[in-house]
Amino acid sequence: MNSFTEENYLKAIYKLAANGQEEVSTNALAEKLGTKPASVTDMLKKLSVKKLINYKRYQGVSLTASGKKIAIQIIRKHRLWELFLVKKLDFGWDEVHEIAEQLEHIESDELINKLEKFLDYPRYDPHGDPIPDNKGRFPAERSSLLSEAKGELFIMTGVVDHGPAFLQYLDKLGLGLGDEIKVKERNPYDESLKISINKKQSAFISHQVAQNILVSIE
Amino acid sequence: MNSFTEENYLKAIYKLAANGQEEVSTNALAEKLGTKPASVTDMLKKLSVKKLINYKRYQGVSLTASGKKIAIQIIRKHRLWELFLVKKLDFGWDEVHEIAEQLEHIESDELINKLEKFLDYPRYDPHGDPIPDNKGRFPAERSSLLSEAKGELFIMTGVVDHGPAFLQYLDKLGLGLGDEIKVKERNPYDESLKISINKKQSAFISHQVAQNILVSIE
DNA sequence: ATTAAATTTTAGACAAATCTAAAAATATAT
DNA sequence: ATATATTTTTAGATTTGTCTAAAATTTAAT
Repeated sequence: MNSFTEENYLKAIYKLAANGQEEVSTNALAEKLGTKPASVTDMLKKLSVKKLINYKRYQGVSLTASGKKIAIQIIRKHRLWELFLVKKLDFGWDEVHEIAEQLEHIESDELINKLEKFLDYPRYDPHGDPIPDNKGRFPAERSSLLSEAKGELFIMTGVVDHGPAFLQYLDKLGLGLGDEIKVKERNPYDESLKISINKKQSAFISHQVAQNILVSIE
Repeated sequence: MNSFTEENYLKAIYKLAANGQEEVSTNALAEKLGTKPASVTDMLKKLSVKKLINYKRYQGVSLTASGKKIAIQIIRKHRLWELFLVKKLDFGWDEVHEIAEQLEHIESDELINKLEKFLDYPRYDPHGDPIPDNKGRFPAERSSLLSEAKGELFIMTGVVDHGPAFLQYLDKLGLGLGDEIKVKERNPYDESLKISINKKQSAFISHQVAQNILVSIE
């Protein structure tokens, strides 16, 4: 039994630890959660008592095994719900984040396992993010940044930026998960790319955009 | 923007007012919500300031038009989610209440309208309760208690008792929504009934059970 | 190696929702 | 109609998660 707030802290710690350093700072957490460092300190004490995090004052924080388990479970729920919203309810991939932020806190293991079955045991969510199974295991990574990938023929497998502005821009380009991307020109000056999508339309994309697109490594 | 707690108070007031008197008492609310009368009084003051209820101290409480609208919207969400759980995720009708109690507070009109469409605009939930449309209108009532219905051939349309024990008992009898019930004997002494279900198996049911079964009035 | 800057924690306060115990108002009973 | 019982409200306290302002600690800079 953990509150929504506690769950959000665990998720935030997990995500900050995932991309980068082991120890997460109070300020980084406050930033991520839209709260103040003083509030974070209070909550860290609470989570520490519950043995969900390793915390020594002034020394940053990391998840314990049980804290990590909870964080991954929340991510699992978030991603399954996002896929449900897109696949079954016909939401756009740019519209589902906020709703999934609420749904991820619904408490019922049976619910999430049945939802997973209903969705046919998917491995990736609508943004290409991997969905952990009910033991907390992630499917193998399978992608690299389009901006860094060697070669010229790829399948788009995910996005880094999950914001609506970026996703809507991709929609406008006609570019989505599963599409074939062929790199036709690389412009060394600004690292922009000319690509063709599914052997059909071509498009110019900036380095910034290419840095936010994940493609299969084959 | 109302808290889960506020929504639960509005729902409880709506339900208590529905079966019975107009004005709902503080004690009745405390009973229904599993809380203390003193807490109820505090919340009533708050809801009154928000103009969601009509409240004069010591005089009981009733919903305003906007309070009623919110209460019906929550009931709509609860029933649509229950149907989703039973129809799509394969839960039993005795298992869905608690989960729907959580899901009913997810805030997104678009979500609930898309869910309604996905379920093909259903009019009744897994217990036969009517589902209000997005304007808050209920489908017409269509049922009476089996214990009181005149005639001998009926279609089961709903239940009064929603508890798992009762629902599981009906499951054991092989009796569910849509089934045909033919009353073969009425025992005047204890008002128990001998019925046949779908022209097949017959069963004896007590007056107490018959009082909790709703059937079509034709 | 001190000082300055940044980060983090503590102290004290607040709003939401609850509680217990006591007081006030209403309803009931003889 | 007055006393008794019931219901409801008030008063004051508690818990959760937040805040601001000030103090403590760590990091960075000269």
